[in-house]
Amino acid sequence: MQEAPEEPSAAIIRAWGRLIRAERTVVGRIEAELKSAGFPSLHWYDVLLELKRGPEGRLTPREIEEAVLFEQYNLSRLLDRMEKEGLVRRVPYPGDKRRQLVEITEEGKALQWRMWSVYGAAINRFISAKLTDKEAGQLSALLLKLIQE
Amino acid sequence: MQEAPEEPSAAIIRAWGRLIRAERTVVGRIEAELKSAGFPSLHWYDVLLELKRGPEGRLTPREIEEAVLFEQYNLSRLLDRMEKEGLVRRVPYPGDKRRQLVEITEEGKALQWRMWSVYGAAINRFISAKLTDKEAGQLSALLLKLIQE
DNA sequence: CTGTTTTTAATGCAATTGCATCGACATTGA
DNA sequence: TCAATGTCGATGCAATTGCATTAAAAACAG
Repeated sequence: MQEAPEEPSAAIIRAWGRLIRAERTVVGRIEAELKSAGFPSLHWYDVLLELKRGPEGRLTPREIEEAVLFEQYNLSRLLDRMEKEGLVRRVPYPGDKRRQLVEITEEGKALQWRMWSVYGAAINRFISAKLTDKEAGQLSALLLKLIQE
Repeated sequence: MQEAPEEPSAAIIRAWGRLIRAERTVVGRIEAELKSAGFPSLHWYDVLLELKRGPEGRLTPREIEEAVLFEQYNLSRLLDRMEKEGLVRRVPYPGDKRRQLVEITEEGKALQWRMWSVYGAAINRFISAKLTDKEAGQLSALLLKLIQE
């Protein structure tokens, strides 16, 4: 008979289950709000926001991947779709022909802004309403430990 | 110019960003372990575990959906695949021909068990190593607030 | 009852994601 | 300097997911 793994504690297992469930619940609710307002998904928003924050509204695909944890091939195709919609533009990367810079367009910035009005409100409804700022700080600190290393 | 939404606080936004990132990070790591051990994805595991816990290893699809927060059509097809692999079996629901019962097979139970040896170890590596039980308890309590209502 | 509404699960088809690999270029090391 | 190795982004194809709808049966309302 096979040896059981060193069992994670009940507290750890419960926290893990809740992490999954909380993420699915909140993402689901927020995505539903965005969709019903006629907006694209959170993934699009994430990319737009990262770009907007980047220097001159530009980042390389690798930088975007790293920021939002998308797979390389998924991002490549997401950028195709976003480019087709005129939200971003791919421009050459000076001094390295393998790379490229993805640049947010004015239209992209405008969309990010309009989405934020819905997204921010959804965050209020589904998160701010449930946690105080103090609790949010505690949550951040705990989650940071999971992300690190 | 459009009115900004009642801005979520910086603390709330940070917590939300970390929730997404922590979930993606940990799920990504655990999925990678499962895959490299030749196992199917966490979704399969989730279904197997819920069924194993259910009365006589049986639940209706609706009950599974509710437990794991899958979409109805996704679960329907996931069950197709699992049934084809002999992990579950669909049986009639007594007294209601619309419904059905999904029953875990011995093979399904065995797979759940074998997966747990890898999954539990991964939880140890990626969660237990980062959080004490006390911290896990705090995290659970905070996440619960997000799930509720 | 009987027609209407609701619940449950499945499915055709489009969109997205995952996997493996490729082609182009850059970097490294002998 | 040039062959080997590594990095970056794209892409063909398979698998999965999302969307809209359907069929079947149950629950409900008059």
